[in-house]
Amino acid sequence: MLEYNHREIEEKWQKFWAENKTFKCEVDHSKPKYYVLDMFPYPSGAGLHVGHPLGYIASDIYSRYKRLKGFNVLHPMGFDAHGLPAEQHAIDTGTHPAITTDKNIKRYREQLDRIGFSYDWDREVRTSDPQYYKWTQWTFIQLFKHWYNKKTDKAETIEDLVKEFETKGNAETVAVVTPYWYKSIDKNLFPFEEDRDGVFTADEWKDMTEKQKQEMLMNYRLAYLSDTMVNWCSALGTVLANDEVKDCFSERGGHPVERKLMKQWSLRVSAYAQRLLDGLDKIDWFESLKEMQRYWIGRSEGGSVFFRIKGFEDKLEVFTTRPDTLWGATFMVLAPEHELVEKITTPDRKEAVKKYVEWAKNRSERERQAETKKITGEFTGAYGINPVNGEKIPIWIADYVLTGYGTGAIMAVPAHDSRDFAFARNFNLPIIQVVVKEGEEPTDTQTWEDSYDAKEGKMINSGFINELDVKDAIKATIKYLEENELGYGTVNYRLRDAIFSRQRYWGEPFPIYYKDGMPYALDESKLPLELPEVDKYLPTRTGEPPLARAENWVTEDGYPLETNTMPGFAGSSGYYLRYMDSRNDKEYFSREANEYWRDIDLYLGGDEHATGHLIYSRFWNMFLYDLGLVCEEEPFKKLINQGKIQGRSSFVYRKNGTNEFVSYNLRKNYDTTRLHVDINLVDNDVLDIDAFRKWRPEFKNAGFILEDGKYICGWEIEKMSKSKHNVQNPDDLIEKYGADTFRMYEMFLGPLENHKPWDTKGIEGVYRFIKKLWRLFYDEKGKLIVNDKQPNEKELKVLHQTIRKIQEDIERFSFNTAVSQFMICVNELTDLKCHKKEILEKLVILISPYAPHIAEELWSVLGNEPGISYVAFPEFNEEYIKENIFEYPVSFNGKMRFKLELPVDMPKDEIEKAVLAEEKSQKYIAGKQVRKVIIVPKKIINVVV
RNA sequence: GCGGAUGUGGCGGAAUUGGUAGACGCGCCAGACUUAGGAUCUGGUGCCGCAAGGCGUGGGGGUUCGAGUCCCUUCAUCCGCACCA
Repeated sequence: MLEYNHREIEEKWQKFWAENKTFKCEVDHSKPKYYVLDMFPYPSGAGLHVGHPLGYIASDIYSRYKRLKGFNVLHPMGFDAHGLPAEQHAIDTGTHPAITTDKNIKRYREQLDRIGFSYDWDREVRTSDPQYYKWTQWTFIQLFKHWYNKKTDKAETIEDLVKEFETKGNAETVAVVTPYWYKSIDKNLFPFEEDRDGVFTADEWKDMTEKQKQEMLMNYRLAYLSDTMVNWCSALGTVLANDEVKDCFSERGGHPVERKLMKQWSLRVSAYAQRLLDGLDKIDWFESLKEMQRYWIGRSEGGSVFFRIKGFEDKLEVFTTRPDTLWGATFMVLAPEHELVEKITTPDRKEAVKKYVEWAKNRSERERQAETKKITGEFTGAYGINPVNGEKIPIWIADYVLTGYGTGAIMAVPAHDSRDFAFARNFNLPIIQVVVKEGEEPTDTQTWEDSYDAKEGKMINSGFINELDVKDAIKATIKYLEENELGYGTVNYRLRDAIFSRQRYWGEPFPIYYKDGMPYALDESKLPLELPEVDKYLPTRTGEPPLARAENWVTEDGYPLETNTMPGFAGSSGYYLRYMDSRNDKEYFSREANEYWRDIDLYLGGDEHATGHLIYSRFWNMFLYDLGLVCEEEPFKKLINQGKIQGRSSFVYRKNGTNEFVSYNLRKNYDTTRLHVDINLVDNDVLDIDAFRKWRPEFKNAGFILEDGKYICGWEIEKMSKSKHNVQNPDDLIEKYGADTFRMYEMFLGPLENHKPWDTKGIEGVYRFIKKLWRLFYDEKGKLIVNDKQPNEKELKVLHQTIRKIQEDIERFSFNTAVSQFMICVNELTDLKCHKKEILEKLVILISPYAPHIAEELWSVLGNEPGISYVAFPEFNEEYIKENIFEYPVSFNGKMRFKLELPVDMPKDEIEKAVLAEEKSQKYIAGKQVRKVIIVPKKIINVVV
């Protein structure tokens, strides 16, 4: 071959890999397994830009490296194919989302194939494929048929629960249930007395009708149907998850979102809160990501306290992290939405309270966020009784108390909580100090400017816990509350159950039908329940989801099927398990496959999934673990978040009111407007004026004010987006430079996890490097110049330095520094005029994970059988990099002054003599006394004078 | 406000355990080849200074023979959360 021709080489080897199924992998007990996974993409219509493949390249390099190291590597890819854009497109154009999705996947696949990834495509999954979502539906049925037993701390079958009810009722059952489910229960259906708190006997259970039993079990199921306050987006006709809503508008589309009560399927993720929290300590993720999850789970320890309400039978349950401050509780606050507000409000306060509740309800989240400092509230006229001292304290309502957290009611301790303090000051409520800092005296709270948020100190004004310090006081108070049945110690979590219903078409149908108004799971043999055809992808006129449009959307027996579909995270929660055995049509995956592949050794993806996918998948996996289906409780052993690649936008400056453009450094002399210009028209910040004039009709006759005969553009780092005209797509770059250059350059940009700007110019440096590598094999005339001569010391040294560095760098995911080392190695071999097969062969293996196409080509050029993917990674040999002499940097008082070559085995005292004897040293000693000479062998020499 | 991360040349970044700061690449400068260069090759390139030398890892302070690296303090930027009881 005359010259390096990436097009020819890359096409040739991509074909070779595909035809030979080089990367097909199977369970193989003779080799250790390694599972490398990329977060699978949603195939959008725009195709890939240079930011998308960053993580895929890194994981591909790692996979190829692990193969060379003798591992059996599972490295699959697939598509998260359900989603809003395809559905939106269907609504707009009538094209079935499946068609759009297939088209987009095809395009993604072409783009991915051109980059030379070593995926086992035989294992591809698509979440929208019935053969895949069969198992999503299957898992949902299992969730529906299980409950969470707190005694055994795992999921157990509803069947067993029913047996327990039949023999003992539910008095002894300790389950994770919907809080206060018995309060919202249909009183006509269950004539329980108020203080029964939902407890029933075995006889009562047996006397229940089928419908009553089903209603009751719903409070226990891990997938359950309940009235839920949801984020309703009427423009989309659907409910959105909290993380799909930004500032009261839908993240996709930007439509307004309101709070609304609806019957929704939910997953009882909260049952797993503690295990999800504990699991974080066992996995190797970035600390920042773990912190985000910890915060999301939001564990807080404290106590629940019951307050009687004067004149009522009802009690208010309140959660507090500081039961010790109970004596300082001078009022209570309920959320405006609290169920008891209406009941307890006194007639004289009715109007004011009603007005406030109305106002708070109609306030958007955005308003509430913007006005966090504004203090509002209203007195209900009712009083609670402080259980520890019998004090009568007023009950207020205020929107700083949230319905969704704790019980929607708090005891306010103004002296030691800043919000309570502000509230008390605003409404002139008493403030009692109950904690005093060690060694200080209590002061008059009237003089305070802020609360004392005391995490430590001694208790005062607090009855029997006086003099105790905070920690002991908390324990003592809880003990007292429990003994007197006034409360109990407890743990509260912020994590909420996941709403699992969407009023959408393009998602998994629920395997659920309704009989007598109650939901039942389809028989597993009926799966997959395929998505039906509809005439339109919109809600019905009565507001029902699109599936309600389907004809005959009923079971064989004529029972109506559920019309909601599952949300986006349904299909992605267990996809990594399906890859293990993705063509299995009998089960989700075989036991054998799961016991071999176990878990993901390396998971790569963006940090935008920190609290969505990465929590739901862990939950999904833990549930399957409880069922004994998977053998690892945590699915993602190590996880790396790759950074985003930002765009580098270019700008031109138009003189206002004209069609004349001013070069960057002259723009300040004029009134100008900055406009984004397509980065393809700019090279090295110089605008191609002719191309610019052709770019858009309105610039056809544009005039220019130049500097040095050139038009210089301004630039800025921004998000890569079409509207900013700064999108780089991989296809163009691969066409011009080849996939190998593209892969290496993406890695060379900087550390994987950093966000970094895309610099189009820099890729040429890597391209030069690849061509330089080629020239170690071929001269300018295209003649092969590789020889069989024995390598010399210098050549072996640089090779083995490279072997060591590449290995170390890949192991610590430092791909950018590895690329540098390849450059150093090739530069040195070029300088040494080394064309020796023995050296080059090893180098080609080293580089094959990074630049697999050229590596395969050169490997076969050297006379090897094609197929570099499964050869052995070169062994590092220390002998070759050993040095006899070391060039010591010699410092005086810590400043490096000159270098001195000395034998590595020279004893310290001789080194000292040699240094002091050195002529150059005299200058820096300059008659002063040498106080100390520090010698670190093979590192430095420091002379202290 | 809380939590996390990051600050090193003109730019991306390197320095893995406290031991030669700026590897490697871009850009820039000079030169060679060339009809030409936005091709290729060679050399130079942290800053100030003619030089000797001095100054340099956001700022200030400390520990140490020696600090980009450790400690204290402060500033800036980015990300996440945001009345969480």
